[in-house]
Amino acid sequence: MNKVLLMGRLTKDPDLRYTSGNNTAVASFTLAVNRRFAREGQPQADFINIVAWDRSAEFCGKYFTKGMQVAVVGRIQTRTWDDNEGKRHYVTEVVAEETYFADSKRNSEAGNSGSTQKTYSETPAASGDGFYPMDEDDELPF
Amino acid sequence: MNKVLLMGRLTKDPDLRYTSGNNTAVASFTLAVNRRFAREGQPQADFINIVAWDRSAEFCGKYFTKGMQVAVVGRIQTRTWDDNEGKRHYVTEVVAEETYFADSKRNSEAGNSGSTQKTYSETPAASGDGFYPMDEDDELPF
Amino acid sequence: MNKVLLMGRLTKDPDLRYTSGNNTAVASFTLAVNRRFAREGQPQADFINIVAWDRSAEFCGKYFTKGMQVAVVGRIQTRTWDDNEGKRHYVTEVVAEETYFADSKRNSEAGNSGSTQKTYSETPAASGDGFYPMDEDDELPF
Amino acid sequence: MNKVLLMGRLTKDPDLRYTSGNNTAVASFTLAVNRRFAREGQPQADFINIVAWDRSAEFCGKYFTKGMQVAVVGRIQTRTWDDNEGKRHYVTEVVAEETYFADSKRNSEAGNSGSTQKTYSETPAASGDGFYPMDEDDELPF
DNA sequence: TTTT
DNA sequence: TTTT
Repeated sequence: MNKVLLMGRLTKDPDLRYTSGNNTAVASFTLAVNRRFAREGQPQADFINIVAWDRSAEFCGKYFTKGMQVAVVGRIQTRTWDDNEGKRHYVTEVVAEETYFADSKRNSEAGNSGSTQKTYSETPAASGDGFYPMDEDDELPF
Repeated sequence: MNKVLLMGRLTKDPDLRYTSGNNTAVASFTLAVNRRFAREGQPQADFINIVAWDRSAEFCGKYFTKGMQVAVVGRIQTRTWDDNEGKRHYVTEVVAEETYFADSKRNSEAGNSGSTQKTYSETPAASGDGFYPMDEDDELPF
Repeated sequence: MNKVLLMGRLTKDPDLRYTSGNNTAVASFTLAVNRRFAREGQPQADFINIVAWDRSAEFCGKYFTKGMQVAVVGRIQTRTWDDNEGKRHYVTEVVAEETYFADSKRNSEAGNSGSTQKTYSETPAASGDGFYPMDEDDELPF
Repeated sequence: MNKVLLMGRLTKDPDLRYTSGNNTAVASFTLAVNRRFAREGQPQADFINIVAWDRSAEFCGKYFTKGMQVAVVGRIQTRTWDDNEGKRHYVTEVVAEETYFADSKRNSEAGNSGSTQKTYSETPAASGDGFYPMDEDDELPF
């Protein structure tokens, strides 16, 4: 089992290319996923590389743009590649299986990238220990 | 392991109550989660009951409203209750562990409910069999 | 988005049937998913109904047995049905998209159901607030 | 939202250390997660680095061993570090939030690493397009 | 009892 | 109606 669920914003427009062999579409982009608990002086987000294939790639290339908030369901993939000097590099990325818009702004004033609105929430964590109701004699209100 | 990830719209404003014993906040609401592949003449969405507790409950009660698109991370819970006639009822619901806004409209012209925009996407499924690149001799473009 | 990840034990052998129209295979079973934080005098598990279709249904019908620990990736589905008295019933269940064995015992001494081993863990929760390292001056050991 | 669910086998015993500042426990290990659809001549698994903290780290250090099948719930984290030559390195790893045993073999004849059993399944994918029942006139068998 |  |  290998499942990933992300919601974040594109750091750039996606990069859409085609494999040299089968001419299969491949889109790549990176998502800035804001951290739920970010500390002072620490990074506020994780920057996660996404790869989409085929029809999904073409969809992303067509509709996803920098700054847009999207959700991705996929899986983690690791691979290696060797550079010119023969040095091996290790890559960890997410292969998209499903993609969703999670931001309605794309429908309205497209292109306004000057916004400073924060649409990603900092809702409180589910507090406590998961023991609900708290007591044996406590009562659910419904 | 018991993990649920949902993105959908509130069918109503949340219902915020307090347990009779410990006076713990409990919010409940149902999410309409549009189906990825919906058929003609079939339901377009699943209607999933969510329960949030404590600070998370108060947050939902305060900020979540009917029609808003949100994301929920949680777990499935089953429980039973007996009605007046002594008949047992089985309930399956999602206990929220984390909640997120997934709709920026709340930041802009709140209250405009006349919109017909569709913000929930029907992106193509990750097509094919997951064999990428398609061929041994095929080449990644990056 | 609608994603569910479960690991638990079959409460019975799966029930394998076929639709009357298309003769499509449908397997149903319920998973007992032990709770991470179970309290005294409270249920120790959630009992979650799973439905699998087609080849996946036939697989489950063939290999899954009572007591076996499995993992399921799927989605939550809600539906209604009306009984003889015309009373409407609401059902919440999980439609399996992927299934995995998570218990090797099936390979060894099959049929020994007298075991009292506990293979489902109670690992400590990720403690704290997610602030790691704890301090600005603290150092990662690698 | 940032959620990861994995099931796989430890490639080695975990590495347990302590931060130099706060003396917080940190365990790291890598999971070999078999691919659902692996091709001839292609890697059969993804090798995903996991980091656990605190009590969770100590638990992993104590009970997790090479070859053991476990499940991890966590989040993807990206970070950078600079080597001696001042070259920046980018790391993508999974921070464990919950960990589970998914292999009962640890309870029986520990140490027998000669086994060739395959406990990770290749169940068929949920076939088709998710349109179930197939037809409007088709009937559920229950 | 259902959202856009 | 529930598993280990």
